[in-house]
Parts: sequence; C-alpha cells; structure tokens
Amino acid sequence: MGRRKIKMEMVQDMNTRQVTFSKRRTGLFKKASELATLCNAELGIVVFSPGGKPFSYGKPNLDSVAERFMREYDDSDSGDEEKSGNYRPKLKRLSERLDLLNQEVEAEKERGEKSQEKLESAGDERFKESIETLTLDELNEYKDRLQTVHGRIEGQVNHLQASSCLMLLSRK
Amino acid sequence: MGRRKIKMEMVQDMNTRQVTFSKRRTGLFKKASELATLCNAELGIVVFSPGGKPFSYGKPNLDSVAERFMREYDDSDSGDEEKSGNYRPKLKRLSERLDLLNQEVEAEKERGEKSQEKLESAGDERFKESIETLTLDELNEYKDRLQTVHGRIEGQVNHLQASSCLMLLSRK
DNA sequence: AACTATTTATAAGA
DNA sequence: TTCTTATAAATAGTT
Repeated sequence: MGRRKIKMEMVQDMNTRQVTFSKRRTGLFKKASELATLCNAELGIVVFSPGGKPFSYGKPNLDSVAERFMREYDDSDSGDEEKSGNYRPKLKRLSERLDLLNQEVEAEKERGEKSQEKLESAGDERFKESIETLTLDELNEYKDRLQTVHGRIEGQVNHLQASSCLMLLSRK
Repeated sequence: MGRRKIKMEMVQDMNTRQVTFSKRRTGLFKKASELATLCNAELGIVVFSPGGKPFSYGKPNLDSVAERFMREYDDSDSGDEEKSGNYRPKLKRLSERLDLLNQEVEAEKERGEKSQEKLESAGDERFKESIETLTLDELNEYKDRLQTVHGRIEGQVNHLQASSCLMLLSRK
C-alpha cells in the first residue's frame, strides 16, 4: 500500500514505528467512521500507542464517554491505592443505575400484566363492552410506556457497555 | 475503493448494506490487526451490525484483557477489605443483573406480541360481524402502528442482547 | 507535512 | 454466497 510492500511484523525503527502508528491509526478511524456511516452501525475503538497513550473513536458517543472516563481516571494520579479506590464510586454508580432500571422493569411488568388481563377479558367478551376504545387506549398507553422503558434500558446498557469496555481496555 | 465511488451516507438497500457491512468489517479488523502487529499496539474494537449483532476484535483479545482486569482485583491483597473482596463479585453481580434485565425485556416483548395477536383476532371478528366499520378502520390503523412499534422494540431488544453479550464477554 | 509509486480495499458484477 | 475485477483509497518511502 505504498512504495514497497512491508513485512507484517513490528516495525523496528522507533521513529518509523511512530509515524506508521500515526498514519494507520488515522486510517483505521476513518475506516471505522465510514463503516458506521454507510451501515448505520455503532462501534467503538480504543487504541494504545506504542508509548501507551490512549486514542479512541466511537459512534455515536463513545468519544465523550471515553474522554470522561479517562479524565476521571487520570484525575487520581497520586498513587496506586487511590487509583484502585477510584473504581469504587464508578462501580457504585453503575450499580445504582441498574437498580433503577430493575425498578422500572418491575413496574412495567405489573402494568403489562394488568393490560394483558384487561385485553384478554375484553377479547373474550368484546361485544359486551365497548372494548374498541378501552382496549385501544390502554394498549396504546402500554405500548408507549414499553417503548419508553426499552429506549431507556438501551441507553443505559450502552453506557454500561461503553464504560465497562473502556475500563477493561484502558487497564493495559 | 471499488468500481465506483459511493456517497458517504447510509446505504439504502438493506441487502447491499449488509454486504457492505460484512466486507468493511472484515477490512476494518484486518487494518486493526496490522496496526497492532506493526506498531506493537494494544487495541479493542466492538461493532454492532445494523441488525444489532456484536462483533469484536482485540489484541491480545478482549477476553484475556478482561480476565487480567479481574485477576488484578482478585490478587490485590493490600489488606484493604473493600479492595480485595468487593470488586469482582460486584462486577459479576452487575453482569448477572444485566442478564436478568435482558430476560425481563424478552418477557415484555412476548407479552406485547400476545397483545397484538389478541388485537388482530378482535379485528377479524369485527370484520366478520360487519359491525361498527368505523371502529374497524381504527383498529386496522392501530394495528399498523402497533406493528411499527413492534419492529422498533425488536430492534432495541436485539441491541440489548448484543450489549449484554459484551458485558458477558467482559466478565468471568 | 506533502508527495507519489505502489499496494490494498472494495463496489459491482458474475 | 463466494469469486472476480475495475477502480478508489491507503500508505511506505521519499522530499
């Protein structure tokens, strides 16, 4: 892909290696961006340079999450103990978010069961009552809530995913 | 980079999009592999296909990095009780709860599908009876909307499953 | 940083 | 799906 074909092994010369890294990292992120755009795909990349510096790319928002994570992580640069301790509040926050999600799902389950019951009874005796409006409204409402909850869960899971991936990858 | 230059926007045709995704994902991972090899860099990539399926590449690999990450907490014997005993179980619990959430959403999805079936059968009955055509129109219109919503929810659930796969990848 | 000679990736087509 | 190939794109070595 250049003046000459090169062997697929670590570039020996440090300078050349750094240049190669820089060029190819740019190329990789561009490819990633194109894949994301063309295929409407979500993706995240974290790369550590030979010098150990982290670079990241993400669509839609891994970058911001990565930056935030790195910033928080780098803030505690005064020692190993503090660094290790820094994970706890983060994990606690993740845990709390999951608790909230659990509560939402529980509540939704209950609502769903009630809707289901009403729907079933209405289905059985649909000419005895004016189920057309009742069922429509209630189902509609239920559907909306379901969609909302699912959307929220998706968002939260994406955050969890991004955070946990970055935690893992940035440990080196 | 092919017979023709293409616009950098989402490929409209679903089939073509899938093919493009497959080809370019392969290309991206190859580039990543080369970058890692040539520059002795560590990196991780996670991509979600348009259908929400996860693909990942990592050097050395996401699993081993994850295991090392966990092992560091297991091996920490600083006498700090919070540190030595807490993190791994905590992360594991997060993963497990994520699994549960996934199951909950699956259940919700099923419930929604049953509701739709009921609604459809109700619509059929009404058609047979030829009563209250206005309501029948409303029902059919609603059915269309419901199907749209179902499609969206299904996509979200796929995404959630993909995300939780990632969490599973990073636990152990 | 730019520049090109080449290699590599890939969009269409088979 | 997998292969082929004309063409676009990336990049190794150079300036």
